[in-house]
Amino acid sequence: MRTTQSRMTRQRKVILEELGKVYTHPTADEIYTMVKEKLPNISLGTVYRNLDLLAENNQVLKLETAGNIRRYDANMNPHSHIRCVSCGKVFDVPYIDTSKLNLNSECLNAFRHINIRVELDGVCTECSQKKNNNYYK
Amino acid sequence: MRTTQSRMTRQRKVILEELGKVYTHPTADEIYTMVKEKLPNISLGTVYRNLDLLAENNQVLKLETAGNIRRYDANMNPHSHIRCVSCGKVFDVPYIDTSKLNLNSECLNAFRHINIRVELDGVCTECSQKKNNNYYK
DNA sequence: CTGCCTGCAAATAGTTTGCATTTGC
DNA sequence: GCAAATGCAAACTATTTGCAGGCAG
Repeated sequence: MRTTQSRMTRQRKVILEELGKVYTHPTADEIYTMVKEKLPNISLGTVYRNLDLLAENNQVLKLETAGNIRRYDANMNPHSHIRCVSCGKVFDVPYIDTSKLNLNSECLNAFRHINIRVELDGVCTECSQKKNNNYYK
Repeated sequence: MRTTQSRMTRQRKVILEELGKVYTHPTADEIYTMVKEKLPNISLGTVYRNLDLLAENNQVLKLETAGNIRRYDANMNPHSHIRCVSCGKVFDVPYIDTSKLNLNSECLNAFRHINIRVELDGVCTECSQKKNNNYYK
């Protein structure tokens, strides 16, 4: 974990603020575009570095869900996500309680710091309304 | 979905065979290395193309779990996975029944073709034995 | 023979990093 | 003042794609 001190720079502050305003779970690039309105000189590298730091500090959530693009979420209240397999967008859903899952198995005993997440995906309204897609069967 | 016919080429056959032999959920690049022993001229692009086709055909599983590297699995029996956050390796665990999860919510009603997965991660034995890592608290 | 598939190499996408300079505390 | 952070650009990693020739059915 981090031992050194971290500074609240202008860039970091704006990134946090902007991320806090939206419910869209933006990608680093989308955050870059948002923040650029306030700080036109900010660089994409800085956005990535800050998002990583903020995630380490538990001030934002790094959503490394299935699919390639990493997304971020400033909502730190317990909740779950569902991802559209067609457009890749991520939406909030109420927290899913995993305590009833039966996870007893030898393989798991070998692991430490186990973290359980329920991953949901499907096709969102918008995408399932688009004609000529592959999701009508 | 695919409508055209697919051919059982030498490359495709060997990829399937080699993937079927291991329980390590290899990455495309690892599969490429394995297959290269049998077909020295095969290219990485071909490996990717075939893995995609095989996944579409439900002959292999594309594991797009958290983390960046995509992994593949030729075991099509229902089972779950746990991923080591330190080394990135993926291990099999017995199938986790998700039918007891309470998923009723309005947000979910908007989705079609919903797919539920339980994602597990933690630190594997090997990694937690390594000194000087960040996982001892 | 036909058109799916291959090898090759270049392109792309997302993310990380090295470095000189700037800035928060 | 000094370490931490920045902007810039180049590097890197994983994956995809265009194309000319090859091969399965």
